[in-house]
Amino acid sequence: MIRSAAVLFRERGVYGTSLSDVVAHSEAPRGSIYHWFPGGKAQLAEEATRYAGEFIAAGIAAALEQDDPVAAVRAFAALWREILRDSDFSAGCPIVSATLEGDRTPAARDAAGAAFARWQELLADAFRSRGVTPARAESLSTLVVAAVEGAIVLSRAQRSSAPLERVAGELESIVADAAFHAPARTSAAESIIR
Amino acid sequence: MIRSAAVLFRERGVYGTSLSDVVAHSEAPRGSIYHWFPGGKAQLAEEATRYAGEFIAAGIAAALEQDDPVAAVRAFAALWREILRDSDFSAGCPIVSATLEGDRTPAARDAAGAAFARWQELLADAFRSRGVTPARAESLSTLVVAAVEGAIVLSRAQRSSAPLERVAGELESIVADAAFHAPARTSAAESIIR
DNA sequence: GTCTATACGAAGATAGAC
DNA sequence: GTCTATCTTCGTATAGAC
Repeated sequence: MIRSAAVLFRERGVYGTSLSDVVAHSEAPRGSIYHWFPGGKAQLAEEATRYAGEFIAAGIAAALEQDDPVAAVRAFAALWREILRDSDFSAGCPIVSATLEGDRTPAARDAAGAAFARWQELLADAFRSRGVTPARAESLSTLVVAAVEGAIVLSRAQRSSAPLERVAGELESIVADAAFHAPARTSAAESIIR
Repeated sequence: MIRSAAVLFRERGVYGTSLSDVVAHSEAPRGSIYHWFPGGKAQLAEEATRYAGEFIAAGIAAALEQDDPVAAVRAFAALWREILRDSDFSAGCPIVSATLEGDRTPAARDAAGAAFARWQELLADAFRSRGVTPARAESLSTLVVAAVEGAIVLSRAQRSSAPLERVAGELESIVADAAFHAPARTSAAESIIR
């Protein structure tokens, strides 16, 4: 049910998703919403946001296990590219939805803030362990998260994965430079520079 | 009325804003909504999105007149920093709202896509005229737009302008490097590198 | 052009039976 | 725990008077 909510929030946002939608999508018993979520929709939104945030954080952590920050950035972008393609550019990031509609559900917005912070810290850790200074690791990891999230929005608006591809290419080369690491350079931005 | 809609969309999104809200905020005659907007809310959303997109594009164009891309990026970020601060982090970018809720209002989503494309092209033009190759100007300008928009979301979620500040600093130094231009370097990222 | 009144539907939440 | 039925509120949109 929480998973269904997260999936639906990706496409339609929090307001755009009714509790009936969630019940229908999850095939859960209709009468049990308020049994499991006494706080109603606000509680469901908060838990779905937290769930989605942790899910993606786990993906980032897994991608970082190869100890290659550039590959992790590439994997992060690739994850979203797939989601965009599979949904015909109608699905985005549920955490962004929770943020934008967060004035009415502060708990969900706070969960969104925590999720972004977690992703960014995971990346910052990886950068630091590659010799990047702490302050720079902080700003660079924030750039990566912000740019990818923004690129998803641009791609949805233009119904094209081109913005995400371009941003991913730029990020890969920026991270490669910062982390004093030169992996196989296949990104568009890199080939242009040469 | 269009202006009011854009202002409200920034804070509450398209779904979160009712036509009554728009009437109340704009102090326009209640009975005339469907006279001026026969297409109803969808039409209002589309025109508000277009209006906001052009408004911001004009700001970018003005900032670019000094022929200093770095300063333009700084001005772009500063614009949003003010909006965030003045609204206590409850206002964001109306174009993003139109994008996320665009499945129900395709016209507004298309206007959002056009707005992003316009901003990006303005920046790309400036980069090209500073000697950046066309392809790289394209990806770099996309990065700037995406990163700033994403940073606005992060700042709203965390109710802090720190993410926007960090991203702006990174972008300024990236753009400075790419445009073969070394203005007074005051950004955090640059001072860390030294 | 602008008004009031209202139709119509949707959504969140609750009540009480089983 | 889960069901059905219902209450209430709210939002879009329309109708028809002025």
